[in-house]
Amino acid sequence: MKPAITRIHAIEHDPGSPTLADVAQLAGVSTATVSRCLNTPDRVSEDTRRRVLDAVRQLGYAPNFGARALASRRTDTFGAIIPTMEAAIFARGLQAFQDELGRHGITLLVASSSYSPELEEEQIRALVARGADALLLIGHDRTPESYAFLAKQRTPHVHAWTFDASREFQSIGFDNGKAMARLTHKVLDLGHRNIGLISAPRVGNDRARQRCEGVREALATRGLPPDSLRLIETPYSIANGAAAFEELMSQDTRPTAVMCGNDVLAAGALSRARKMGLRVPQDVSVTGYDDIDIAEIVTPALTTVHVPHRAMGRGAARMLVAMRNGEDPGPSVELEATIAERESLGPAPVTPGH
Amino acid sequence: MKPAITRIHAIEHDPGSPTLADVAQLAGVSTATVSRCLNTPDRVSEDTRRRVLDAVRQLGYAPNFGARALASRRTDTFGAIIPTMEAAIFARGLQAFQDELGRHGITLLVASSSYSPELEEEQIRALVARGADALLLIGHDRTPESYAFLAKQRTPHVHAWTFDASREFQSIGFDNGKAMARLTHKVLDLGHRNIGLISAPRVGNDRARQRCEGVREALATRGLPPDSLRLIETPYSIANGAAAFEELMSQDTRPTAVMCGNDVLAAGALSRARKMGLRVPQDVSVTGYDDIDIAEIVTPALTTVHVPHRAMGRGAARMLVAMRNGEDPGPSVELEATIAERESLGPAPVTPGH
DNA sequence: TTGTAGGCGTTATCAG
DNA sequence: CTGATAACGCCTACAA
Repeated sequence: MKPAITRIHAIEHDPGSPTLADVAQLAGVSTATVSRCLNTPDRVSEDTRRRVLDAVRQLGYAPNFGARALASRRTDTFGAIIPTMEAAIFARGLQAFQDELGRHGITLLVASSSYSPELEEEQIRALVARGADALLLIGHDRTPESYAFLAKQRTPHVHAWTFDASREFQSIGFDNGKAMARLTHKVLDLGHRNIGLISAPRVGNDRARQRCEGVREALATRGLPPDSLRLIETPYSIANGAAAFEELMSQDTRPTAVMCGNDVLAAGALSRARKMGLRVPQDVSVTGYDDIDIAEIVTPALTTVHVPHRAMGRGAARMLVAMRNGEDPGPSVELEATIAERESLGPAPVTPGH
Repeated sequence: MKPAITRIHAIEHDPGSPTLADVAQLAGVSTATVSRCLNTPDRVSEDTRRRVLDAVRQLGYAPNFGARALASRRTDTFGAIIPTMEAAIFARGLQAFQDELGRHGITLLVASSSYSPELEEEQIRALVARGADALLLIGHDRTPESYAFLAKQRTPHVHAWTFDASREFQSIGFDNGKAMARLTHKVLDLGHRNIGLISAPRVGNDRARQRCEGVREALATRGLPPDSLRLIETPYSIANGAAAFEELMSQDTRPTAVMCGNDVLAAGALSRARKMGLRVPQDVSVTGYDDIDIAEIVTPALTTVHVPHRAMGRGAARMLVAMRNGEDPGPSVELEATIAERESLGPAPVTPGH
C-alpha cells in the first residue's frame, strides 16, 4: 500500500521549486523561523540560523517573489519604461538610474514602448501588476488612461528626459526646445539660411516635438520665413536618417545645414553624405542631439546637444526612492543641456548648393 | 453596530490598490466571475462582461501579479541576463528575442550582470524569484552555484551568443573562435605579420576567450610564433579601445593590423588612429567583431565579424518557449558568423611601422 | 453562465 | 528565540 500512495503523491505533487516549508522541514524548524532567518537574521539564534541556511543552500531554495510581495505588500522593485532599447539613447541614463537604485537595494525592471503611448500604457499596467513600487517614465506624452491608472494605483512616478515647469508632474530633465533653439542660433550665426530638419515622428513624442519647435522659434526670432525650413519625419534609425538626408539633398533648394533630432539620425545623414560625395561641413553641415557614444566616433565628429544622461538617471532614482519612502522628493529639477561643438557644423558655403 | 464595523474596516483597510473583490462588489458579481472576465472572456455573458470591465476601468484595477502567479503557478514572464546594456552589443538580439516572446504572449524582464559571474548569479536568483518561467543566458561562464540553482529550480534556460557542442547545455549561437580564426587568416593573407589584439577581459567571458584563442590558433596554423601577437585586455568602451590602440602603436615593433574583440573597442581604435594621424587601412588595419550599427557608420567602415543577432534572439526564444511548454526544444543550434568585409582592413604596408 | 470555497508560499501577529 | 495561524489577492475545480 505504501508504495502506491507514494506513487500517487509523486504524480499529483510535482516536486517543483522548494518552498519555505521544505526548508523548514529539512532544518527541523517552523516556517516562521526560516522566514526570520532570511529577513531578520539577528532575531534568530546563531545555531539555528546556520542550520537553516544550510538547508536553503542544499535545496537551492529561492523565496517565491509573488508570495512574498503578497504577504509583505512591497517589492523593492522599480520599473522603467523607455521608448526603445535599440538606439542606445537611454542606455547611459538608465545605467545611472539602475546604479543608484542598486545602492538602495532596489531592483530595476525595464520595458520598452516602441514610442507608442498605447503600448506604453500596457507596459505601465504590466509593471505595476508585477509589483513595481515606482516608475520612471520618459516625457509627458501618454494616454490619459495611463495617468488615471497611475493615480488610482497610487504609484509614484517621475518624468525624465524633459522639463516642463507648467506641469504638475514630478519631472527631471531639460528643456528640449530651448537647447535646440540655442543650437539653431549657432547654425544661423554661421550663415545658414536653408535648413533641413530630420525629426523623429512627433506624435506621442513630446521631446521630438519640442526640438522641432525649438528650431522654429529660433528661425522666427531671427525673422526668417517658416518655409526656410524643410522638415522630414522618420523613425529613429541610421538607415532612415540616411534616406531622409538624401531626400533633403535632392530637393531643388538644398539645405546647407541639416539638423537632426537625434544622433542616430545624424549618423545616418553623415554616412549618406559621404556616399553622395558631399563633404561635411564644407558642403553641408550636420548636427545631432543627445550626444551618445557614436557622436564622437563618427567622421566628422558630430556637433550635437549634450544631454545630462547620468545626472537625470541618478536624480530620477533619488526622487523615486524618496517618494516610495513617503518623503518629500523636492521640486522638479531642470538640468542644463549644452552644445557639444565638434566638427560637423561649419560656416555656410558661399555658393549654396543648387 | 453595522456602522461601527464598517468604520473599523475602513480604518484598518487602507484603500490601496483595488482588488478583485472591489471590482466584484462594484459590478455586483462574484470574484470568480471577474476573474473569468479577465482570463476567459468567452465563458462570460456579454452583458456581465461589459459591466465588469466598466468596473475594472473605473477603479483602475490591475491584477496583482504576485497573487496571480501564486495561484496559477505560471507567470508568462521570461528573463534575460546580459552582460551589459550600455554597449548595444546585445540590443538587436534582445529585441528579436523580445519580439518573438511577444508573439507568444510572454513578457520579458531584463537584467545586466556587468560581466560578473557573481552578479549574474544574484540576477539569476532575482529573476527566478520574480517568477521567470525561463531564462536567456549569455555564454557558458558562470558560477557552479548558478547552475546548481537553475537545476534545483528546474528553470529552463538556454545559452546564447556561443555554441559549444561539447556542452550538455542547450545553446544557440556561433563558434566565437572559429569566426575569429577565419578573420585572422584573412589578415594574414594580406601580409600582416605583426598583429595587435585588443580583447575584453577574458575572465568570466568565454566569448572573449574564444575569440583570442581563434587568433592564436590561426597564427599557429600558419607557423607564426606566438610572440608575433601583442595582446591588450581592457573593458569594453570606446575610450578604452582608443587607449589600448595607442599603447599598441607606441611599442617598438608596431603592429600593422589591430584586431579587436568587439566593434566598440574597434571604434575607439579607429578614432584614436585618426587622432594620431594614422591612415586606416593604409598605415594600419583595424578589425572588429559583432557587426553592430556603428560598424557601418564609422570611417572607414569596419571590417568585422557579422554575428547573426536576430536569428539568435529569435531562436533562443523559440527554444525557451518549447521548453517551458514541456516540448522538445530540439538540439543546440550552431549559426554561422560571417566576415563582413568593408574598408578598415587592407594589405600590410610595404614598410612596416617601426 | 455564475457562485462557493480551498489553496498557492510568505509574512506578520500572537502566544509560548 | 520559536511556533501556530491568520491574512495577502487570485485562480480553479466543483456545485448550482
